[in-house]
Amino acid sequence: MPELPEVETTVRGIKPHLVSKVISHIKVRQEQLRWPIETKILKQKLSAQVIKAVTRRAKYILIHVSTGTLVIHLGMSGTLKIVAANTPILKHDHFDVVMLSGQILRFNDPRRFGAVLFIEDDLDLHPRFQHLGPEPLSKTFTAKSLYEKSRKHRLPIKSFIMNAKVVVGVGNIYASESLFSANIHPLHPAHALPLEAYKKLHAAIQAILKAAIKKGGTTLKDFYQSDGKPGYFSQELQVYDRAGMSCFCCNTAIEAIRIGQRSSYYCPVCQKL
DNA sequence: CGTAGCGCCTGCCGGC
DNA sequence: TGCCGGCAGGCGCTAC
Repeated sequence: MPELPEVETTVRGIKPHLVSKVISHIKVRQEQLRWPIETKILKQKLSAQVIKAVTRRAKYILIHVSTGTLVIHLGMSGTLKIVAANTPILKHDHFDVVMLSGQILRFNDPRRFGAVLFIEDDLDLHPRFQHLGPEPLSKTFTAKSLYEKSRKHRLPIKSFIMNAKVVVGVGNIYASESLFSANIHPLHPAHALPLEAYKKLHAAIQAILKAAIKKGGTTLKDFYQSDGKPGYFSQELQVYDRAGMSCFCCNTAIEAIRIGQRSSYYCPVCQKL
């Protein structure tokens, strides 16, 4: 379940194996992902290209070459791994970028919610990227801007911070965790929270994402192995998936509710804001 | 415009 | 034992 820390960990893991490498060819085994893979275009635009950089925007992994950008989204269940030539194909191995060296960047995604696309134009102008909000760990993401955006939104604060136009990279798990840390009830209407609450929330989002990325970083070596499980789940989640269990802070039973079709968890005593 | 709800897809788990 | 329903969830789409 890749959230932003797992995507960032993936980028850091694969980057050293890709930058400055020459692409030999690509291999597509399953075109039907979130959007159909345009195999012909990918083959044309990526063959013989040198990888210039590997970066991330929101939860999109960006592999830059001179003809454009290969964009990979892990969706719900996707993983990217660097594997050696001749590594056996596993179920759901949908897409390979094969390097001249023989090393392969391999995309596996059981649920096929992920995406692989090629964008030739400036990414910031592309419809998929132009409306994205600030990166949560950048200076453009501030408590004040978050507060100001919230004034015209009456929806629950949890749904508000999960909106990619507001801030990118806050998925279901970290939305619950951030709100717990900031002592904010997940159903509180966004526009009704004061600036002080947004200061706490902003700080919580940054601290929790940073901590999770730091944890993920400890398993970077796994990206060159067969089991590429990033370790961010080992981070101690305070409320997520802990319905009925004791709050680590006050011992009250954690409650589970549905907000916008998403499972949500909170402590009814600690989160009164 | 903001908001709510749906669907994509497979694997897993609990209940019968 | 095997089947089936429900859930997991990022994100774009549609409808109001």
